[in-house]
Amino acid sequence: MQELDERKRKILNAIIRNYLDTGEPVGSRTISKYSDLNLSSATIRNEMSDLEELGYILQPHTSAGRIPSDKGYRFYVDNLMKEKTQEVTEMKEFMIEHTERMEQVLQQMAKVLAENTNYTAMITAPSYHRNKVKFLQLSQVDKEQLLAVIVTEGNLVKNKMISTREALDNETLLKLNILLNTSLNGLSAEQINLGTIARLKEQAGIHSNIVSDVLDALAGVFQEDEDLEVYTSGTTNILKYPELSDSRKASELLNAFEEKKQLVSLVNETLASEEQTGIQVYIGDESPIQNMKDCSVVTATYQLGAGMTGTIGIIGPKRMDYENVMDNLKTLKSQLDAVFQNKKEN
Amino acid sequence: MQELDERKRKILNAIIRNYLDTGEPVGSRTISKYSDLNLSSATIRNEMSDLEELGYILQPHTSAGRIPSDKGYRFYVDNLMKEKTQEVTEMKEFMIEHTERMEQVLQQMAKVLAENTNYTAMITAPSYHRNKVKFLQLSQVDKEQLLAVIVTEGNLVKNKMISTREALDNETLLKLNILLNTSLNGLSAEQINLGTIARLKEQAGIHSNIVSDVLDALAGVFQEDEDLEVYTSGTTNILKYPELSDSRKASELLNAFEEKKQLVSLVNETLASEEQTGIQVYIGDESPIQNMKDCSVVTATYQLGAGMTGTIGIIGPKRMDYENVMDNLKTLKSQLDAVFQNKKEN
DNA sequence: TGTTAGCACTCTTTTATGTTGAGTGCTAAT
DNA sequence: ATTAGCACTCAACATAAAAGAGTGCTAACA
Repeated sequence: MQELDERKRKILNAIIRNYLDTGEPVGSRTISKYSDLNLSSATIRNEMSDLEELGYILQPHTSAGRIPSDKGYRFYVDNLMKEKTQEVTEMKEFMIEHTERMEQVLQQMAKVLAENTNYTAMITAPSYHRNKVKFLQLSQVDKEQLLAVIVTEGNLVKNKMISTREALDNETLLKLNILLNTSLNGLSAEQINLGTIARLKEQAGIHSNIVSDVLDALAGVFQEDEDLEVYTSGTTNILKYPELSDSRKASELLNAFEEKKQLVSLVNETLASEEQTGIQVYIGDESPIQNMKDCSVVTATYQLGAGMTGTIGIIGPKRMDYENVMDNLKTLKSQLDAVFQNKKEN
Repeated sequence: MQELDERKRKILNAIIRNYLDTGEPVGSRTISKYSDLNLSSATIRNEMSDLEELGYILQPHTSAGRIPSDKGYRFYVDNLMKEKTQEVTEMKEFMIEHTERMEQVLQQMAKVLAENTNYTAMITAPSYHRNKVKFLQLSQVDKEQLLAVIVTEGNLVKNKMISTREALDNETLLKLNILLNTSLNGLSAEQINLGTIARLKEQAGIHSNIVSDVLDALAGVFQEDEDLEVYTSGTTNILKYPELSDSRKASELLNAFEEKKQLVSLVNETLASEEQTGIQVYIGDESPIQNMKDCSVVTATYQLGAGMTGTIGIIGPKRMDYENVMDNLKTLKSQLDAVFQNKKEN
């Protein structure tokens, strides 16, 4: 026994699809005319009345059509929507080939996504949590300055200047480099614990303060990117949807996009609740970000082996084209996986 | 002999100041009441009529007050506005102290600027044009991958992965490093010409292809940052000004901010026309960016010794508070100079 | 019993119609 | 040269009326 019989489902489906298109409340007559089940508007009205009572749709005011409620959207996404026949929205390959730096790849991805969907796209760089150190090097750049370069397994490069009281001679530098590499190579942020650190410092002897600095830098590197490497694109697309484009709402949303920090909670939320398909849909109040309660947010995570994950998200009006968005996200997800696995890049 | 006598100037000044405040067309009666010259509204009307004929002000429609024309604003900025008594809008020092990476400093600067002015702020990283190579290092990261690290005089670090067909032995690497450093050290992008390159390649012998790659990387580094390291903040501030916040205009503007490429033309324009004060004001159509013809743009350049310059800009409505903006820009400019000169940072 | 036609009713949207008020330009008086 | 006074204009606001879309309900029908 189900809450909704076949006919109610069909009608709900028709209502939502129509509303996704137009953004206008949809009336009984419209459904009566533009659906395969041949029913008069009166009958539809009765059914709609039921659907409203059950909470799937609602009336903005008496004598207007109905619009889907959050519950309605949810039902649509979970049960009604058909999987789109993945007609590979071929992401332009060349774009990936021709760009070299990861930031640019991600930025481009976001752009393509935003253009394809007409919503706002966000994408985070893979976070380093469990990423491992692969190469580490200290160089004397200046009398009083060392440069620490850190390369991780994903071929992500980070560097950091370290000020020292005095110059180190070549030999010491070499020793330090060997020490650091042998000790830290293959370790992830989590694996570098107090024990490791104590041992390192001991071995470094009088240069333990430099080791400290390097470790700080290392921590900073791991930290930093966890924070706010978020790329957005198509932020202005929200202005295309009247229900979001009034000054107040638009301003709040755009602000959230600019202050990328806020988006982090979205990422965390997404990572927390692992899902089989890897795609999640937040409708209205379900969204982890308060400002987005009038929106829907669809997120996916991509994997870059070894526990490095990134998040992709689309933010748009509740009446977004869920099928298209999820489809896009799915193909992008797989493509991202591919890119990062096949291509050694910086 | 001047086009405007003292009284007309005073009236024009009053009109503009009032309009900057309110954003509403200002009528003769208002001026008559709120100005020190004791004249009746009728007299003011006559003068205003003259001012209109001369093109300094205009009427949005018959029987509305007057608003400044672009010419009016220009006159105001050039002649009427008094320099604000630089009451050092002390940029919070700690912010500079606590952030370490240049990007963050710049981003923060932009934010402060946007918050201080309530307009949109943009700021570019110093461009490397004539910046010099200070340190250069190749390291073997992987069997088939070299990492090139480049440090410039401004202590800006860049790195680039280079794929090789096969691993190099330590000795060769050392030789290459020495070669590269001795040949390129102290040179700027412009100074690395074909002669240098030819000589380098010759000396590199069978490894000339690696040298090629390094040089490409180097060029890429110089190139890249010339392109689009632009930080913006407060983009949503434009929504606060009704004359800019209608959907069409807002959308265009916000887009321009997102597609930072467009902003580059602004930078170039600014750099091209050197000015004594270093502060430039573009009013309406004067702006190098088409989308901003309903805005005013104020820019400044800051210097980081050795021919490295960056640009700061404020974008707002034509009726922006020019005094405040220019003041802010001036102090920031000097502070930026200071930061980059006193502090060795990455 | 499920479906449908018909109708009264509701409420937004649109259009038309005043009304107000700020502001101007012009003329005549000071 | 300045000002008071007055007729005129036009956006902005406020109703008021009309139109239209949609509903709920009732009664008729298969």
